Amino acid sequence: MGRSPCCEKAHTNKGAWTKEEDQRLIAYIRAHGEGSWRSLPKTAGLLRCGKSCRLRWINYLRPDLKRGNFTEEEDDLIIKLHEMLGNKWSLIAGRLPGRTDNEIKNYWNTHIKRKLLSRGLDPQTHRPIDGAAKPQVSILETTEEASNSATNLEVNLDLSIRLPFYPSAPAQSSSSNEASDTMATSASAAAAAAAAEEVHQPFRPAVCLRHHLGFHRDETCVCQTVANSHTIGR
DNA sequence: AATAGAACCAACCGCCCGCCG
DNA sequence: TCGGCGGGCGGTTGGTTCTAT
Repeated sequence: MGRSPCCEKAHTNKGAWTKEEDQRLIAYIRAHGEGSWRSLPKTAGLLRCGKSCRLRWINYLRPDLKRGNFTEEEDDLIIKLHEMLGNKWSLIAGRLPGRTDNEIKNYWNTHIKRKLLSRGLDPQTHRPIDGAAKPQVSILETTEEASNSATNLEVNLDLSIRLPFYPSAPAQSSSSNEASDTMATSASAAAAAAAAEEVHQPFRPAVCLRHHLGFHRDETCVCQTVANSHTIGR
């Protein structure tokens, strides 16, 4: 017996979402909240796959999304987190308020990958492509801006480690851009405040950083054997 | 102004995992 | 304990926009 399909493909729309579909989805989630994605399309009167609705909401319609270009600081944070976590886009997104895993993944593939390559670094390993000449050297230690923004890096790392996840599904809903801006701003402000408050206390990893970040799903962690690769090399 | 190639990004696909009966 | 289901994730695709010639 095979897996049942997530929806009746013959009766679902595909491709770009229309304004009307967006409105229906927003209205439904406002009224009923998130969840039950499989049954959502039917009850919301949408001819879409439940997964598609979820994706549309998470990646585009959520009120707390921060649209627009990534900042240099976000760039650095993404690079650093990727160095630690690998292609765990949802985990990385959890540390960047207002950004989605899909957005970060796309940004990585289109911008950062090229940025690293142009600096002679392997985007997967973050090490020099020409071999083991400079082992353990991360992108941030090789760049000009890194030396200029050491403090920012400290702050960013601190944020990534100390701050809680920004959940992908905020409980409150809001439709206006103003409101989303406010949310994003307040999240950033909170982050900055937390960082400012703690920046004088350098992070000392007590446990495997990946564990700390929730990378490991189970209790049996292999970090004992590769501990150094999980910690910030400073 | 037209066209080709590159870049970008929204959306889809299929697999995996945790929960629950 | 097992199997099905729902949700989540990462990889990939394909349409659209931008840029160079």
